Amino acid sequence: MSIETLLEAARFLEWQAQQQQRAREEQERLRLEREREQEQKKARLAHALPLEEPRIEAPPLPLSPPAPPPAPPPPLATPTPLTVIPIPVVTNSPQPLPPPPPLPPSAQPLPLAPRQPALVGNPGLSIKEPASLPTRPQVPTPAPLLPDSKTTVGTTGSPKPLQPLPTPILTIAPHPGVQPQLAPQQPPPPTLGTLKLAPAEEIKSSEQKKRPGGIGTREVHNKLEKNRRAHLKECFETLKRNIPNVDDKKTSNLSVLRTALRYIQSLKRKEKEYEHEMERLAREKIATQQRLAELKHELSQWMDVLEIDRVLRQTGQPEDDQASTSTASEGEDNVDEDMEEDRAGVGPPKLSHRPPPELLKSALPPPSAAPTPLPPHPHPHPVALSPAHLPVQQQPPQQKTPLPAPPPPPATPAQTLVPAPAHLVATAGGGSTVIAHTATTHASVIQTVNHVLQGPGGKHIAHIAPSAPSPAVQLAPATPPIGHITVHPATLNHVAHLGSQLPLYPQPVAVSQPVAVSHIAHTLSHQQVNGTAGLGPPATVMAKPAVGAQVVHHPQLVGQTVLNPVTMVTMPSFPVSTLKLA
DNA sequence: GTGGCCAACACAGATCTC
DNA sequence: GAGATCTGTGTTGGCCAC
Repeated sequence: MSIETLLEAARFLEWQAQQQQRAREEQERLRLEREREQEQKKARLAHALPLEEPRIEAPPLPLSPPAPPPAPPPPLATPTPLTVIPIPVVTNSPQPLPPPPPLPPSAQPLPLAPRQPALVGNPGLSIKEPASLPTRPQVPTPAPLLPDSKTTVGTTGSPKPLQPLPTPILTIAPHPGVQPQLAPQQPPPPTLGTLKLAPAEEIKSSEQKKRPGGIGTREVHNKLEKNRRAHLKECFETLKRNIPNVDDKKTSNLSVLRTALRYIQSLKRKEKEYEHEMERLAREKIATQQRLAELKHELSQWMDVLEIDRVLRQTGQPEDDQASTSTASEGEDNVDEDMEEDRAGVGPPKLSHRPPPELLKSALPPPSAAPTPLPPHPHPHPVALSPAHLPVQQQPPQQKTPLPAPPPPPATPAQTLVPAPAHLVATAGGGSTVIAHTATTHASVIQTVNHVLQGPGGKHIAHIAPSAPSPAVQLAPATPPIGHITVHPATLNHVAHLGSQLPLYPQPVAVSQPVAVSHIAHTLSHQQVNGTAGLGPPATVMAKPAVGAQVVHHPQLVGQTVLNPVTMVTMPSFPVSTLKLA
């Protein structure tokens, strides 16, 4: 027994080796066949041959098993179709191959694996095969097939002891059974082919129905699709290049799209911001232009005054030089002093010019209160004589009406000398004339003015035309502080000369210094009334320096052209702000 | 009929996670 | 290092407009 068994074992091993060798040979041959078939397929595709060929390839694989009974691998090679057929064959393949053959299986599967990939490798077929209903599901069976082959082998040379192994393999026998049939010879391939042909033909026909163009059309279609994808890719790259801060290769198409979206949104936001900024700047520009226009307007007005001043200067008289500058002080004290000086016949003439309407309103004393002295202004504050104050054209002509009557003193002393809160002091001569607004409401001033008005013509011009006499005069204490307005005599002269044409202080002016003021008022009123403004030379009006006028000389201001009246008006050193025009 | 577009599927390579 | 996941690429089939 032992010897026999040993012999049998030896024979079995020998046989097994032979089987393995055969299996390898078979595999090799199958591989070659597949390659050859693939080449043929390619050639057929090139000629736009039907797809049947490739399908048929599968069957040919089984053909490889020309080897002896043990050749189980071949059946394995034929995965799908064979599975169906094997069943009947199973009975026929009682090969006593022992289980040991498993070794070949390891080798067998290898060929199978490469096979499928190879098939898949074919562009069109790979995908279509799966489509073929029966084939796919059975593909997994190959694994069992391997054992089958073993079983067959075992059967052939199967010693008794090995039988047990075959039994389990028998269950899978079907494939081996197929092999015999296939193995028989090349004829089997045709049979297999025919077997397979049925489904293949169906598929083929369906494909042909679906695509009249056949493989050629598909290739074209593939090419077009490829081009489309290439174009799409190029577009993505272009988009990527146009997006800042994007890595060249680390970003996927999806991220590129997201980044592009964010970038576009940010650009939109910036655009809106810039639009708002532009609108704001435009508004600022308009406002600035308007402001510039206003300033130009004011400047033009001042230039007119300066021009007048210049003209008047040329016509100015030297004798007035002594009183180049006059200062009008504010407050009762000053007024009193002025009055005293006036009475004493000392001091330059002092003209009071009516302040802007707002000041006048609050300062207008009632006629009856004229005689009452005004309390000193505790806190005189500078008067801002901006052009807004000067152009009083709005003052109704009624203001001028009182002028015509160089008010007979007694008649309406209070009215004429309405204690305007401002003094207009005009000083003749090469110097400048000071027009000061004061809150003077002192009766003495009024009287003085009246007196002067009746007196000899002064050399200073003053427009003394108390607006509407009002009880406000008595409220003088509440009148706003007054400042000095320095005006070149020529200016006043010219003012008188121009008469109503000049917007400069057309309104009534209260004069604290009777001499000059009276002359001014007289002159202005006279000319305005006569309508001779601008006609005759003011020389007559400015014949002599006024007597009793308080003159405050501002050497530093004499002969200077001050373009910014506001600056001049806000002089803190004086109780009354001073404005020098010349 | 042809071309363009889209969706589905499969595969390979790179990257991430455990 | 293996597996999972992501991403890019290729193929195929279907639909639609011209």
